[in-house]
Amino acid sequence: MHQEHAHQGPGPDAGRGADRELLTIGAFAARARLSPKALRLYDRLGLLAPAHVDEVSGYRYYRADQVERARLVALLRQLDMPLARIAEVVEARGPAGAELLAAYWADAEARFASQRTLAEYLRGRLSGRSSEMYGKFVVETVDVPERVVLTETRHTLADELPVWIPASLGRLEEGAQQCGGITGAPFVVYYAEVSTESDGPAETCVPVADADAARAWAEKQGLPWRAKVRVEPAQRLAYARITKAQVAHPQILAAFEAVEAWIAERGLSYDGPCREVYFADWDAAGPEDAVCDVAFPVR
Amino acid sequence: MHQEHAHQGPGPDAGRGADRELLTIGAFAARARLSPKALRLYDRLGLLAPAHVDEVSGYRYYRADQVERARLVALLRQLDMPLARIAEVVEARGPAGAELLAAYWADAEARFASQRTLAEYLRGRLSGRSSEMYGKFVVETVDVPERVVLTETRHTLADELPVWIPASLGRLEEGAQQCGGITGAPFVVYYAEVSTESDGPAETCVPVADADAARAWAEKQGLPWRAKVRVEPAQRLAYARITKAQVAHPQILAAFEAVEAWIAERGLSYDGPCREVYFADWDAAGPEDAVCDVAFPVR
DNA sequence: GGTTCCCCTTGCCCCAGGGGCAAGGTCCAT
DNA sequence: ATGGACCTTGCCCCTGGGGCAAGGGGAACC
Repeated sequence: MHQEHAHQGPGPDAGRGADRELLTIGAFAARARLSPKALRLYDRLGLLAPAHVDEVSGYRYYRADQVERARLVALLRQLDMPLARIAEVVEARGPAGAELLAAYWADAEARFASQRTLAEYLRGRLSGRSSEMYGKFVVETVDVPERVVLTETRHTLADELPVWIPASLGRLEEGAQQCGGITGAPFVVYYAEVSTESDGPAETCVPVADADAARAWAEKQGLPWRAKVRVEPAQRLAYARITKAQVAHPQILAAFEAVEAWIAERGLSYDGPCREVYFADWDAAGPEDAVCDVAFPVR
Repeated sequence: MHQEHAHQGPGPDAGRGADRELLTIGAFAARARLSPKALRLYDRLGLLAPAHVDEVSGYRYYRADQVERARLVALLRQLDMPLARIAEVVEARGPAGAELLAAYWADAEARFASQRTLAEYLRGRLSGRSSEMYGKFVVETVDVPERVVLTETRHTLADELPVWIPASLGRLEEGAQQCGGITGAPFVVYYAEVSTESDGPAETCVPVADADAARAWAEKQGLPWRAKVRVEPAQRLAYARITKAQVAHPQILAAFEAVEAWIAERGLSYDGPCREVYFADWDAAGPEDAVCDVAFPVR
C-alpha cells in the first residue's frame, strides 16, 4: 500500500497541511472514485488539471483538496452529462452551477418522458394488437391540384416542432397576404424523420394565389428564415383525419401507419414524402376536434 | 425525383405487388425515416439485410414491406436501445418482443430514477448549502485492533448491492461459526466507487476469532463465491453513524462527505479505503434506527 | 449515342468517454 | 542493487453513426 503514503511534493510548499498532500494519480483516483484513465482524459481536456506535473517523469500529482471537484465531476458523469457541460457546471461556482444542472436535468426529464410514452406505445404494438389500431382511422383520398406554396425548411428536433411550426406558418401566412392570399390549408412536409434524435428536415408550406408575387416576396426575405417559393405538383393524397389531441408523438405515428397500411393493402405506391395538413383553426379547436390530416401522396 | 420511381428488380419476382417493389437505399431510407448510412450499418450487422444486392454494382435494394421492420428499429433506437438488443426484439416476433422491450425499459426506468435522486441531491449541494449538511452528522473516532476477517470480493453495480451484501454477509457469518465465531461487526469495504456505472470492487468482511480455522475454511470454499481470509490491520476509524433510512444512494454520500470534511479540517490523512460497518440487526431495525457507521481509516 | 446529374459504393477520419494492453520510465523499500 | 508496484505515452477497441473523398451505376434529356 505504499501508494497511500503521503507523497511530499518537490517544492517548499509541500507538507503544510493535509490539503497540500500531493497524491499520485492512482491514490487520487481511488479517493475520487474515478479511474486513472479518466483523470488523464480530464487533464487533457482541461477539466481537472493536476496541481503539479513532474517535468522529468511526467507524473501527475494532485492536491488532496482537488478530490472534491473530482468527485463532483464523477457524480455529474453519472447523470450522463457530457464533459463539456460538466466543465461549465464546475467552473460556475455557486448557484450558477445549480442552475446549469437544473437546465440540463429538465432537458433529460423531457427527453425521458417522451421516450417513456414511446416505449409504452411500442410495448402495446409488439404485444400483438397491431391490426386493431388500423380500425381507429378512416383513410380516404383526395385529389389536390398543383399549387404555388411559400415554404420554410428547417432541421429541427421533435420537441421544437410545436414552437417552430406555428411561428413559421404565422410568418408565411403573413407573407401570403402580399401574394394574393392563402388558397388552401397550410401543411408541413417531413422529408425525413423528425424525432428527439433525428432532425428532419421539415418544411412548412402555405399555398398562395399569385406565383409571381410570391417569387418577388421570397426575394425580399432575408436569411434568417430562408423562405422560398416552390410549386407543389398536383397529387392524390391518401389521408387520415385526426383530432388535436392526437397530434403528438408517438400517438400520431399510429395514424401514419394506418395510412401506410391502407396504401399497402391497395397496392398503391408513394409519390412523395408524408405531410400533415392543418385545415382548421388550431387555437379555436378543442382536444377532440378534427384539425389535421395525416397524408401521403399516392399513385 | 427519379429515385422515387418504382425500380423493378432484376428477377422474375419483381412487380407482383406494391410490397415487392424494390427500393434503392435512399428511397428506402426516406420511407423508413433512417439515414442510408445507418441502413448500411444495420446491413453489416445483420440487423436489416436488403432483399437483394446487385452483385455487379453492389447496390442494395429493399422490399417495400421491409419498411415496417426498419421503422421499428428506428423507434427502438429512439429509446437508446443498443442495436444488439434491438436485434433480439425484432427477431422475437410476437409478445416475446414486447417482453424484451419491457425488460429493457424497466431497466431504463430504474436507471433514470436513481439519476433523478442524484440530480436532486446535487442541485441542492450546488445551491450552496454545502456547509450546513456537515452539521447533520456527528463524526467520532474509534481505535480498532487487528482482526482476521473472512471476505468476499466482487465487482458489482450499485443497484445489486442491497441484494449482494446481505447474501454475502450471510454466507460469511455462517462460515464464521466454524472459525471461532463472529468477533465484531461485519463491514463492507469499497475499493473504488460503486454506482450505476462503476462497479467497485466491493469487499464484504466478517471478523472471526480463529485465524487458522478461517484459513482452513477458506480452502474448502469452492469457486462460486471466492471467499478469502485476510488480516485487517489495527486502525483508527473516523466515522459517522447513520440510520437505516440513510443507507441509500445518494443520501449516504453526504455522510461520507461529512467524514471527509471532518478529516480534512483536522489535517489527518487517510489510511485505507472507505467502508460501511453494520453494527446492528438490519432486519430488526426501523428506518430511524442507527444501523451503520460510515467510516474511513485515518492516521 | 452522348452528356449530365444524381445516386450508389467503399474507405477513411471524426465524435464522446473511456477500457485494455504494450513498451518503457520511476519511485520506494528492502 | 533489485524487485515490484506504480507511472507515462501510444495504440487499437467499443457504439452509432456523420462527413467527405474517389470512383462506378442508372436513368432522363438532347
